[in-house]
Amino acid sequence: MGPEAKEPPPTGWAVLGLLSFGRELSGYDLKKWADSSLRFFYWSPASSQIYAELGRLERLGYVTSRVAAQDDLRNKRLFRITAAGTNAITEWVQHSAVEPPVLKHGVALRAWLGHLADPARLRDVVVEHRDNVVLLAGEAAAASASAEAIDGWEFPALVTRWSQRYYESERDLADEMLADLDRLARKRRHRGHRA
Amino acid sequence: MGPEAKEPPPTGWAVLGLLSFGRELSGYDLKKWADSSLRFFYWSPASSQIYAELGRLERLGYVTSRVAAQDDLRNKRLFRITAAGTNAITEWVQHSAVEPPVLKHGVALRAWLGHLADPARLRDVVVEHRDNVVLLAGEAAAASASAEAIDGWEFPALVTRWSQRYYESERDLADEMLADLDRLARKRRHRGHRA
DNA sequence: GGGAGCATGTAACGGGTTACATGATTGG
DNA sequence: CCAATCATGTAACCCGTTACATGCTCCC
Repeated sequence: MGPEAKEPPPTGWAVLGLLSFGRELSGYDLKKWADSSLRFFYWSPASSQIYAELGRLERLGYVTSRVAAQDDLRNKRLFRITAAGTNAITEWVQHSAVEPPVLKHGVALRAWLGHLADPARLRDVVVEHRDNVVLLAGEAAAASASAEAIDGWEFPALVTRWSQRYYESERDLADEMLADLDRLARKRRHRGHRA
Repeated sequence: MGPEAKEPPPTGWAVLGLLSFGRELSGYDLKKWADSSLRFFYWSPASSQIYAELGRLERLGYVTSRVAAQDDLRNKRLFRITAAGTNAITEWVQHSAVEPPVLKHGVALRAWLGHLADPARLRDVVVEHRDNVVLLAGEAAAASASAEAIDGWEFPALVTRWSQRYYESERDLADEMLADLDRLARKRRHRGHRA
């Protein structure tokens, strides 16, 4: 009723997007699902924020909720997207301005400041990063395998495939950075830098 | 004097990092430099925040400032890193926990929700993204060319090279996504989805 | 004269996080 | 019995953004 009719922030759309597959889900379910899919390409919001976004979406009329009693007496609140919600997110997907991807790459930042670091230590940082992205590539591969098995999930499967490739190329980029770093260290040693 | 001795946030380190090359710079200079280098791999903070971080860094004793009168009577405040600041950021580069890179990829999110979109429109979104990253790759290439020309800037040059490769592989990933999208659209058309 | 760039901030807001509170159920 | 998981939130905090204020100079 108040003037609280404003567009959700990106995270709100992401949450509504999870519901746009038609299933009735709890905040807890949404958090888990975000952790296992969104996080590859769009980070996973804290659960407290998922609940906050659900509240906002409900005020906007984009979702409805009902409290469901389970077998075990525990209660959960289940959310379902409304027709208005489907319209809104369809509009968003197709016509909202596409923000440029946000990248905050702490490893690149550290390498940029490589003049401050011991070469071996800097190398370790990059190697650690490489290990991480290899792990992520594997997880994305597993996620796309399970998505491919489900009918109607072609797009999630497509994007997890994309994610897998993304992390594989992050791995290759890390390898090239390591090679560059080594080259640079050799050159500096010969020239007698940092005596 | 109060208990306001806390570690800066990532952006603070980034700003201090810009100063770690030893030059004496104004907030305005820092903003411009961030726009032309940091933004490729670590986004560029708003100028208001740069000033805020400079204030914090000064309170921490990591930078000092002096007001410099210029030829034209205009004043500017110039900042210089201190020995304590150099120590602190060196420590940060080498020993702080490396946060996983943050990726918020709006295009991937929209593709993930492809079931909501008109295939042609979704394709346009990806193509627009592809154009953007091609542009960025070019800008990164230019930036690394100028960094390579400066002695002592080997690490920035290395990272802008990395950035260039990064955006080139984003381009390739976009192409593969387009191919996947087309394949999917063909399959759906044959099967008569979305009547 | 006027707009663009230089230069430095302040104020208000909001998005998002961490930490915490609560309580029930399941399984070792 | 105790830890883990399920499940839902509140409170405090802070990072970062946008919008705005101010004023100067350079150049068309």
